[in-house]
Amino acid sequence: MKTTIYDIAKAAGVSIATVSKVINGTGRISTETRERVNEIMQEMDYQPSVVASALTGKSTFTIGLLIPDLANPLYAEIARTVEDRGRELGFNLVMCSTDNKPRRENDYITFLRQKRVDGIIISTGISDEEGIGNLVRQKIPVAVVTREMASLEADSVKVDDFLGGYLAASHLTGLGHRHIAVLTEDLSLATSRERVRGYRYALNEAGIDADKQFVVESVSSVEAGRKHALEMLRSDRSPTAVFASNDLLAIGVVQAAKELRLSIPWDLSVIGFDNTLLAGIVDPPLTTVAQPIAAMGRQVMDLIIQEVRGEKKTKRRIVLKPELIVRQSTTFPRKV
Amino acid sequence: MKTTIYDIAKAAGVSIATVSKVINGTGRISTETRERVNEIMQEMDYQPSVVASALTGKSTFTIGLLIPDLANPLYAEIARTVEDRGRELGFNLVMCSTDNKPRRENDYITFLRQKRVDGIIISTGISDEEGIGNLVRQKIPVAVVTREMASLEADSVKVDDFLGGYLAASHLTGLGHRHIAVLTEDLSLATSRERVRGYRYALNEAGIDADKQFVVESVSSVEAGRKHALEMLRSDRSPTAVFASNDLLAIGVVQAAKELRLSIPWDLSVIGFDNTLLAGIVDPPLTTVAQPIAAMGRQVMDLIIQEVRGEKKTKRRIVLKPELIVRQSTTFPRKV
DNA sequence: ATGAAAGCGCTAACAA
DNA sequence: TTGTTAGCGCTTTCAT
Repeated sequence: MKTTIYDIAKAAGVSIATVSKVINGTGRISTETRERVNEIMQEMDYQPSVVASALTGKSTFTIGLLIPDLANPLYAEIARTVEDRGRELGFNLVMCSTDNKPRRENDYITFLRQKRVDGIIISTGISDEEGIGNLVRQKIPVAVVTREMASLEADSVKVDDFLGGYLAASHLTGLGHRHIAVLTEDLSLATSRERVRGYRYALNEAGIDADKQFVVESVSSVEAGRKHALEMLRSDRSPTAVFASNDLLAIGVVQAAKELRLSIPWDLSVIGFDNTLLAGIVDPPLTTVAQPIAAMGRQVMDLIIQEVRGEKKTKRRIVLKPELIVRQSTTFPRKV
Repeated sequence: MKTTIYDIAKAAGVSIATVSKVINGTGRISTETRERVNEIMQEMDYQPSVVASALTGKSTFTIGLLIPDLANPLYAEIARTVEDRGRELGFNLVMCSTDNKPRRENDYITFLRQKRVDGIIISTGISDEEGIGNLVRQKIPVAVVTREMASLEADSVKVDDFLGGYLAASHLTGLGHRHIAVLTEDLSLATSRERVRGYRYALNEAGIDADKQFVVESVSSVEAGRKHALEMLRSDRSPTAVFASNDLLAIGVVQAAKELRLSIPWDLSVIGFDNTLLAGIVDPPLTTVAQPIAAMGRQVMDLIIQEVRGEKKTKRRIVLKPELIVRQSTTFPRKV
């Protein structure tokens, strides 16, 4: 049998209450007994059961993280920083990759509720805000990262997507481009819409008619990006630059360009979004709009833990600034 | 208050035992009451507490996954497939990135034990087999993936690293290379040693003196790989090909070569290991030895769940075959 | 400074 | 078919 608090109590010749107190550092215990008990726990390799403890109303010290896909570097990096901050604070992470499938998202949420996780961090795109609203109603702390849940009272941490789109597009217009396509993730995501809105704003500012540009919606993957880019680039009104709403898509564009023997950046400028590991690795290195991933991860975890600890009554909405990272995939247009 | 089994029982006018039975599908219950109870649980949005249930001796339906770093695509991909299989089987994953730091590994293990996870899957490198031996002694199911724990009685799933190293090196010797360096991860990892051993075997077979080649040990990152490659390539006995023991390092080599204006594959052939997402994205696309990541992830999860369910008494050791993926980073040596 | 005992939400005999 | 009840390992008054 696993050793329990009873075993320790017996071995130490004290009551379980006393053991409990030394474990939690509560109540008043003589240094003497404290030391003895600690020693014995050590010797017997005793691990207090957080499941029993949770049953009495304490935390489970577990947070659920809902993301679209762990295999996508952006989310892997977010998960990593969230996890790190959690560890520092004594919380573990249970990973939930939903592939943006509402069905899967709901299954995971049910799971997490049954496990009585202390809180849930959401980074998935399409969420039926219905199901999540339930969480909030049940007083389960919810925090959103990378997105925003319009109708929801929840903490959120995200980048200023509008500004990001603006930064990307105005970098391009500044370089002299007038024919700038955009390849974006699902426009049902507020995030994507904002980035496109920023793009339009920049084009407007430069006196370019945004309505005459390609705006192509795509599933978020290198392969899908490549396919769509191929079409775009083969068209007779092929752009001189493309703004992809994330690095995966941008890489797809790069690959398509290579296939068509277009040299980047000379024949085509490409700019991405996110600044994941990938951006530095493609050839040429990708100019992209960086999300402050580490800061975002750390901050959501901080927010939700405050919530869990009841240290906070009001919901907070944190918006961080994106940063343009200029590498080698953009330059002025060759042909005017 | 959260609704409990008592609330349901009262609302349905039955005992909690009955409710418990319909939840678990145990015992004999009339269809009538079953339906009524189910309906009420539905209405009240009741979620049975797995923490209470776990306290009575049932599973927590949680598995811990120890990996070096979630931000490394190899491990992210492994985690993803493990997670997927877990979901299918009704288990959640708690993520533990150790950065191969024994301290952190131990902290996580303590955490996981306190949470009474049903099992632990290990994919971290340097493990003090001591701490893990403890787990096994406590009858906590342990499975190892990607590695092997020599002294340990645990399930394991890995690729044949020796064969992988051999495949890589003989591809190179077959191309005519006679001067083949290897850039490897920490040789204290059995995995790395095996890959190098396979490499040596292939060189031997080709009549090349392996002892005269560069064998450089490196931390596993693009940057570290780049640095070491730079040194190698600047030396007067610069190789015509390098075998990197993982894709990250291989990419570092590619970057170094570019810096030195060496064209790949013409001036230098590079071969990696793992076949992560990255391999297809670098330029040129990387020839590499593929690990069957999805299969490995699925199989460890299957093994450990069998263990958890007590369906298996003997430990299993599964060794999968690696596969050489030839892309464009290797060719015959220009200068003989 | 320490202990007795009730209770957390559920499961599993055992009774009825 | 359904209900009673004794735990599961721990926390937390409330006494002592």
